[in-house]
Amino acid sequence: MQPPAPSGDPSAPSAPSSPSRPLAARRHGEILRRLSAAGSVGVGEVAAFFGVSHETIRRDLKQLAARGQLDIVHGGAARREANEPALDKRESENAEGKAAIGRFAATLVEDGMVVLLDSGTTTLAVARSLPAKRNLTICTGSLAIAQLLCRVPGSRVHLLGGEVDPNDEATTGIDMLDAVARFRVDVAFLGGGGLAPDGEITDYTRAGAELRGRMIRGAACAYFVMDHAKFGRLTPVRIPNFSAAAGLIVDAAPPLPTRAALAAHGLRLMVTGNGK
Amino acid sequence: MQPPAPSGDPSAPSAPSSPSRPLAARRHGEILRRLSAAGSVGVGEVAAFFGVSHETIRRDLKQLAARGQLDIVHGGAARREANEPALDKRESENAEGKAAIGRFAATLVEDGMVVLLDSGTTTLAVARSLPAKRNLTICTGSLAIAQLLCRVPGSRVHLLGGEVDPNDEATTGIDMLDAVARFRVDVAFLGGGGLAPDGEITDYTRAGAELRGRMIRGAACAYFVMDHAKFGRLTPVRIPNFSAAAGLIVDAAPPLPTRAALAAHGLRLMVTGNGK
DNA sequence: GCACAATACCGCATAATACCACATTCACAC
DNA sequence: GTGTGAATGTGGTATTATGCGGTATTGTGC
Repeated sequence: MQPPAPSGDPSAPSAPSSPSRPLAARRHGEILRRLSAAGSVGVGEVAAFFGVSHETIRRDLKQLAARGQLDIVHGGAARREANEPALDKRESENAEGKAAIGRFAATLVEDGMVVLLDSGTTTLAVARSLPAKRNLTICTGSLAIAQLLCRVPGSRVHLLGGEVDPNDEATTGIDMLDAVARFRVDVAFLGGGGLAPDGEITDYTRAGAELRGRMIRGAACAYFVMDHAKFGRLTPVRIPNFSAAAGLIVDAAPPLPTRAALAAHGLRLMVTGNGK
Repeated sequence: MQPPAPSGDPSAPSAPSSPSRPLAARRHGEILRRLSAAGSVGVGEVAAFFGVSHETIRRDLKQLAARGQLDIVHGGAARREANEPALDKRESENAEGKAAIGRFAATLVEDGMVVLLDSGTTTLAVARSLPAKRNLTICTGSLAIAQLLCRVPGSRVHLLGGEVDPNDEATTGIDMLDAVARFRVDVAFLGGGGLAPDGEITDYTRAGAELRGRMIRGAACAYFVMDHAKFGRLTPVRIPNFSAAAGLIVDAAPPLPTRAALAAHGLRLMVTGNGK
């Protein structure tokens, strides 16, 4: 509609004042602006605002979605919230396997111990099994674990401070490294990014790997906990002296070569194979 | 032609003005917002608010419940919460007054600021109003606040480490005192045990009072937030140099003598009396 | 316990929206 | 001018969301 009548002067096409024809980039900017202001936009609103067809806006949204800047919903688009589903979804994946790992891990904990719990959904499963114990001192950076266990009478929870990583809702960063060093830990349960076929346990980030390395050093006894979804997953960063850990608790047996490699690294493998 | 103005600000979700049809995503957001503010929503309220049928809202609730974001109850939905009877009960007490305090407090915050949030249900209400701001740095010891705000894109949350007090699910103790000192805070919002008739703000414990005193010292601008239930309540410990705070935000006017005493202490009183 | 009201659930009709292929327009360059 | 490629609009069809009426279920007062 509305033939744009390219107002005689083409010398200043970049004038952002009154777009005779709305540039795609301008629409994208407006869409994102509305999105961050209101949390969602409707195709119709934006189409009417710019005087273009719904199809055009839809195509804009598709492009922006491909760039990861929003999520398309029926009728428009919504601000991308990568976190809500992520943690919740991860927790429900293989919940039974993780629960089995948690139950087994709890058998390694005795009343009165100081327990260090890493962040992650598998360690959260461990935390769920700990209320049966008495008089524990829990150290963790995970918000969910802290919230869960601080409600258990007779236990103390120390939350290790730091910047909160929205991805796993746990503290990270330099403060965290400091905080870990302050505690004399009896037993630690650590997550990890993946268990490589050669038996090495690796992590997604340098910071995470460093943190876990220090956790191992600081604990009298450190166990990795991983469900079988982590088997064979290759993540980029080596965890420093991971082989100083006491063992690895899993919900299914890894491939034979991996098992052999783990043994060579000196890690005890504990399989809690209930069912799958 | 060419509608020049976007016909009202779509950023105000409280305006039920229907542009064409309320986006499902927008309804979901509003439902969750009400849920976190009031703890529960009725099908009828929301349906009337958006001008859609009960069936539609019911379907929305079903979807949100499937995502684990709420629990459906007869007549509407309730916030999904494991079980924190103590904290939950306190939060629902005078929820509207606290929400009003929160909305007002948010007007004192500007994009990009460093905000320190004390623990407590009133400061949690403040936190609920903060997602509208951009690029904030939040410092808090409250698990609930950290969890809430770390999900807001574009903001960073620093959790101040320490031992978790199960009573208010926030960190306390010596680590906390240290942690507070590390941040350059633009504005702080503090709770308090009670507002004595003589205008003094006091606390339940020595540790709490000391912590709040340091928060005041460390912040460029510190405000107490208290709902009227705290008026006249006498708690044992004086908060060190509480009169260095900038003001006190309440949801109803305290008795006249208290007001005068507050003024004498140099505290600005801000009353957000909307409705009750 | 019973009756009444409010609410929930189900299936279907309809409107809104999404998607796709193709025609048209526009900007740019030669 | 004219060709070219990208962007946009148009129409048709598939998909989805919503509302409505019916009936089952639940909550509530007596």
